[in-house]
Amino acid sequence: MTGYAELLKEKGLKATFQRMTILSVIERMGHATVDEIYESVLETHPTLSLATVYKNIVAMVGQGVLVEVPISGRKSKYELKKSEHLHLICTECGEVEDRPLDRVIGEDTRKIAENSSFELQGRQVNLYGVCAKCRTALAS
Amino acid sequence: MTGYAELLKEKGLKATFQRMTILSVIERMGHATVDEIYESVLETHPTLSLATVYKNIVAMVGQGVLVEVPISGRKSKYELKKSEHLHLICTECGEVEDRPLDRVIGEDTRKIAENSSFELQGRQVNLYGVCAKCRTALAS
DNA sequence: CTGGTTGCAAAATTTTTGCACTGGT
DNA sequence: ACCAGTGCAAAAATTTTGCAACCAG
Repeated sequence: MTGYAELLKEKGLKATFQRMTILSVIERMGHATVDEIYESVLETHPTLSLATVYKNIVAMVGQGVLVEVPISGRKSKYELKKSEHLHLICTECGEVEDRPLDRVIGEDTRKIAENSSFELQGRQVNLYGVCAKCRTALAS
Repeated sequence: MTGYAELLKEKGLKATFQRMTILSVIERMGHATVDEIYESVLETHPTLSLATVYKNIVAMVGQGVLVEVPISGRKSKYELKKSEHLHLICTECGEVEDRPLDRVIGEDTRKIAENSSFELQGRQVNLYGVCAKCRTALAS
């Protein structure tokens, strides 16, 4: 539960209650927008300001603690930095789910970058569609 | 040059000079942000308003004439809708280049979606890194 | 003609910033 | 105790909206 403290310190960021709260909210939600984070954080820490959420997201993305997941037609979501994966993004409800990014895609994209003498640093693979839950709901 | 007119009409949008101008700017630039489009459009049509650019981007994305390309840490770019491809995004200069999206990735992502009973509608594959030009510039 | 489109200005949203105060290390 | 981090409020930036005039079909 307090593993965040070490993570933050490793990255040269102070382990404040605000940051810990933001991180645990994101972990619980998986992926969240700025205002989803703010809303959620308010429940347990009503004095935390929106400006602080913004400042910390900027800081933590900058230090590689968080990753921005920009989504077509919606607001960016943020997730904890973890091993490479792809996103299933539901165009109905906006939910994002992670799936492993297999070696096939890894190899393939590596070659494409290589052929363009492009120094590959990161991949973002997003699949847009309708999740099982929304498909059921739409059918009814 | 006037092929845009038909394209727009097919989608139920009137072929105004404003839209034609916006489309030709995007074609020329490949990928552009809202304000890049606005700046560029002003050169040949100084009376075109920013609100019109926004309204038309919304309309043309909605009708599938344009596609939004959301980019981590930067503003979204817009491109003409064309066959599936991936993006090489330079983290230094922000330039975006297209590359074909080969069958390997297509098949692989299709299977991943299928296994999650996710109704796949579209893919967005973005590779982040440093382009050849910026790598050279950085070395000097 | 006439309904969609434009331009302008105003409003709403979203994000950033300045600065005094606070709290982590 | 020092300096990064916080909170508030104000500012900046971005995007949306209302409405009268306009123009493509």
